Amino acid sequence: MPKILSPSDVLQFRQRLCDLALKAFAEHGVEGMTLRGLAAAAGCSRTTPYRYFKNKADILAVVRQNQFQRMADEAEEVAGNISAPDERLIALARAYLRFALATPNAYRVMYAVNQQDEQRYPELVRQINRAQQPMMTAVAEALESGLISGDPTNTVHVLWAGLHGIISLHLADKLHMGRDINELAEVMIRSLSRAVASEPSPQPATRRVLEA
Amino acid sequence: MPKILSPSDVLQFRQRLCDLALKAFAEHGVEGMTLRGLAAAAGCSRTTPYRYFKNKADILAVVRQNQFQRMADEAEEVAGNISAPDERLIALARAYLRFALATPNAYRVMYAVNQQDEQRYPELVRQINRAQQPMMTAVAEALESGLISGDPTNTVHVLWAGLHGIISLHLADKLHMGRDINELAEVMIRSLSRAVASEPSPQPATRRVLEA
DNA sequence: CATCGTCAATTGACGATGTCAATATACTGC
DNA sequence: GCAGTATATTGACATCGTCAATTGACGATG
Repeated sequence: MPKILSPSDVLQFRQRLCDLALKAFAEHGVEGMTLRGLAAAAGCSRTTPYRYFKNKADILAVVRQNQFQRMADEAEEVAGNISAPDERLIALARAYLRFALATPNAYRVMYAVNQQDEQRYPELVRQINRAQQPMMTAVAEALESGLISGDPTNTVHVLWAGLHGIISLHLADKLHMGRDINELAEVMIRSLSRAVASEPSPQPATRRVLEA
Repeated sequence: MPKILSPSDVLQFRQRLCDLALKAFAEHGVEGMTLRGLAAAAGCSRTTPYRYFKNKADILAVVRQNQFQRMADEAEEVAGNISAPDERLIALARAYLRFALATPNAYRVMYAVNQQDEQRYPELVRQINRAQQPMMTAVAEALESGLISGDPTNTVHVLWAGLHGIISLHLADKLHMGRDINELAEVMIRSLSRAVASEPSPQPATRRVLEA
């Protein structure tokens, strides 16, 4: 019980609590992530966390922020290694999938938890945007190069939504078991990639078999 | 306070509680849907609902079951009016979107709530499966007619996941505002429809611009 | 008509939780 | 050594889900 906490001590304790929070979330879900439980796991008293976090929502926000930061780091790394925007876009999509499958509880806490007013946590918002930026940039550059067509924001949204749909249904066990999630995701990625690709100009409406 | 409740009285009270539960969920989220609050809104005492439901999870399960049932009803109605399986599939996708946008809180309680052991509620499971059946049937028939190619279950999963991704991100306010959700969904539906459509045989790998 | 049994509803109570106020503790600077 | 302050703990309160005990009302039976 030192008197004045060094900034590194504060960060360390915050980090420890966040780690415990993510673990509790992974093991017992959101409602199992209890402040008193975290304190017990950390070996401190019930209200000690209140000196390091404003309240429970604050802890949750920081936990989510950390995971978005990790995702953004990975995305930026992947993006940095590939110059061709179309290839980069595919690689980013695969990295997104890899992140979700490698750390499913991270993905769950990022997207399956409904944080009511996450706008009140600017750093969380910043990491969320940062995680999306590489895809956005890749689409914009692919658009400039004429590799894809259409509105870039819509393109990112559709691609992202397709991935998110597969992942979230899979993580919630809504998909019939025995299915290869990677195969499903590949179908999704290929389908959407082809769809946003700019047409090679000729060949009008041939294969419109299913167009209603 | 009658002595013996008629079965219709029981059903009526259960229905009333479910309606209040959905309204509470819509207004204050999952954590705002409190048993005591429901009882107060229903004008009874705190523990009276326990005579009609086993516990809170039971109420939630019935609420979700009712919404899945409603969705299944709509899907079956749509499916019953269209004989061509490819057109029917598109119509079912649009009906799915319409359901989610018309009653967003119903969709949220159906999919955004993580019911830990929903397998323990057989009627809920039954309605969930029923809601998926029309799409599954349409895909199977389209496959028989040679209108689409590939594994039918995978096809349904990808289509469904694409829709669910768009919808859930939209309902969680994750998409940039000012975007037309219907336009996004149409892009998704068209892209995936085209992707699962069986190739018109000629024309090999032309437009594979984005294939990594 | 009185009584009793049973079903329905209420009240009481307990443990758990998030959170604030008050208290105790221990270190730092003089 | 002392005082002040930063830190940690304890106490307390409201709310929640849930069970046990109690009350209340109605129908059947004698």
